[in-house]
Amino acid sequence: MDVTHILESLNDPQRQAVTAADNNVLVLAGAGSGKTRVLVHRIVWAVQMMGMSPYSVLAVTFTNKAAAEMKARIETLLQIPVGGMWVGTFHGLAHRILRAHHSEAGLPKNFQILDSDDQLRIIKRILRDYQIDESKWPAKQAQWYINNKKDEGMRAQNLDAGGDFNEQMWIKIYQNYEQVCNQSGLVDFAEILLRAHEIWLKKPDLLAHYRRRFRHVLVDEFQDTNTIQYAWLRLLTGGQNKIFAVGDDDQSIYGWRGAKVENITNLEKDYPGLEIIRLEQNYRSTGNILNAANALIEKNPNRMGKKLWTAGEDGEPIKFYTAYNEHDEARFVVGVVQQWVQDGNRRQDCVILYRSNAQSRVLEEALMMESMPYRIYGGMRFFDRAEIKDALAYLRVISSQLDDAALDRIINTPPRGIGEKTLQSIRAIALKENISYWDALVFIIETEAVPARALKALKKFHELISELIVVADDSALDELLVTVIQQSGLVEYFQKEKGEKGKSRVENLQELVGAVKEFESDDEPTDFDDPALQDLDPLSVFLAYTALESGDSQVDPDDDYVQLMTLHSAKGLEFPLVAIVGMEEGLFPSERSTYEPSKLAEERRLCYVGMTRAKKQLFLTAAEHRRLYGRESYPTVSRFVHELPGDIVVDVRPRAMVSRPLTASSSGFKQSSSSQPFQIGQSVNHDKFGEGVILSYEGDGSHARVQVNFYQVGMKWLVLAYANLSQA
DNA sequence: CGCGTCGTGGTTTTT
DNA sequence: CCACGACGCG
Repeated sequence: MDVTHILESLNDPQRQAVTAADNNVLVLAGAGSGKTRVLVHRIVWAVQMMGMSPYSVLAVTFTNKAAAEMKARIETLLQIPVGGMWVGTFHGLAHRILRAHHSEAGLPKNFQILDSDDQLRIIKRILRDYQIDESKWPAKQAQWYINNKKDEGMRAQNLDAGGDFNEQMWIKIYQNYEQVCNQSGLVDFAEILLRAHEIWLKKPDLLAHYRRRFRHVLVDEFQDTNTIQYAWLRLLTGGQNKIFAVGDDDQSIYGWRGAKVENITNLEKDYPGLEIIRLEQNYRSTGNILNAANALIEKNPNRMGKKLWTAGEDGEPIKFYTAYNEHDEARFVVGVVQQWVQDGNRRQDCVILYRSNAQSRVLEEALMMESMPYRIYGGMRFFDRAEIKDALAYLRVISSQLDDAALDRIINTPPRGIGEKTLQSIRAIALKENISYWDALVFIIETEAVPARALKALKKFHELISELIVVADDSALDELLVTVIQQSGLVEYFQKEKGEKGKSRVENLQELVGAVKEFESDDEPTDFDDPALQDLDPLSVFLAYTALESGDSQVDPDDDYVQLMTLHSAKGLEFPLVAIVGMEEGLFPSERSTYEPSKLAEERRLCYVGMTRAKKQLFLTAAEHRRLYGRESYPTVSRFVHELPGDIVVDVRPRAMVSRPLTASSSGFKQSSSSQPFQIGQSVNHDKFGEGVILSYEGDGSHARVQVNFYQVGMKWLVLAYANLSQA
């Protein structure tokens, strides 16, 4: 059989990983070393060369984006539809299992998924119902507690407060929360994983079935797995089955949300004979960027150990700019992008990275000032917008009248005269009689247990929902949704809302109708075409889809805007030009991580992740003076900057005292500097523009041009022969 | 019920 | 500093 299509274009270690025997394999894949390629080619190899059925492969990722990319690439390479293959996120796959075996899992057929916002609302309600002091036991912390325990595989019944009163209360809240979810047929994200794990423990036949089916289990971003995910993988790969894990301990940046880097080292213990393969050749960044990143990450203890290298050029040095304040910093970065665009490049190829979202504001102001198109990556998912969630809550109530959380949300949205007082009566009865809100509402109407005015409002609401349930029975989803947003009064309500906000809300509702239509007609295979879902009503399937997929629309390739995002959300992406702002002690590394070595190490990995996003140009900036949260601070430069090799980092601050001696050692740049009177990083004087610092350099002889960042007028390109620069 | 005021708290995020 | 939630009034 011709295998060249699988193996060509792979380097030696990549090939070794792809063609490894039917064994447990850990691929330590450095940033930009082609890990997705290895994963995809391994699957194709297993199917075409090891005689595996495509249906015996399970590949799991963390994000829908990664899963979609993998599916697309498998399809291209295998030339068969990937439809029946189990490629998806941990949550997506676990969800499939729960759907297929809902009764064994103790769930109603049409159970629904809570997002973290729904979850928080339920917890808040519990705190109120039981009159728990929210200043002592804040809902946010309760949520954090519950999710943490679930991520660790713990149920409320497994927990022991050991006489600790606080702990007792957390457990009590957890217990009540579990009860509410069970009664309403709701599962949160952590619950999906926990239940999928428990069902295998409780039903050995089921586990055996899945073990028989999935002979090959592949895991992406293995360093991000948490306790329950690892336990789930361990169960599935028990016995004969092999695991093929791809990860990078140096890119573990989610320890704070339960990810266990240790799972990488556990792998060696738990899978004897584990074959470890390192991918260290990088196809993304210049030599200088890699050398700097390597030097930084070497400061971390307890690494598996890895050193990225490239066959490519050293490229330009890394540029470090010390700004006077955050506005100056923003101006500088915008100037860098403007220059990049003037040189004929796309804004799309630039990214500005920051440690915390609060830093984006000043950057946005500077971008707007220069009319530079930009876009903030991340933020709200489409399906998380309030108006969308309102519409979806109607659908949820139509789908299941047990869903108290959804009913609670819409009973007075838009306002229809069902006030807090009436709601309290409903809750009280539901709690006392142990029935759903819907049944409590029916009970109140029957017994006329509230004042006439409220009663009328309740009757009207009851009528509305009842009618919609009928509509749901014999309409397509999109027709139902159109009816829902009209009849409920949502559209009318948002139309009346003044300003742009109301307008965009109505537009979003319209877009939701579009999303439903697309979902109905979608011929792309998705997790939601699974046979397990076929005898489930389309409404429930759509609702599950909205909970598990972000609903982010694809970027328009015609648009050209600079991207802004946090360092965390940049993981997995790459850009020719990267600027990391706020390289200051207390900000990055964040103050709260400086006390604990393990947290500091994670910050350093975050910095490593940020730096290794850059393909060609890397800018780092810090401000001498910063206002954050209305407080003034005079931070010092981040330790991470000092940990970079001085000879490949250039200070580009105008008029600054050059704190870093310039010993240009990297090739391309040494050449030009040695034959020319000026060096990158050097301070110079210009008759008209005043003082500045040389940023970069191109050409030689009479064509030589230098890029200078002037204190007064900003960035300029000057032809050296005419500029008449003098040393400052 | 909607609007205003006051008070507080504010890494990082996907599912 | 500013966004969001709790509270009180018209």
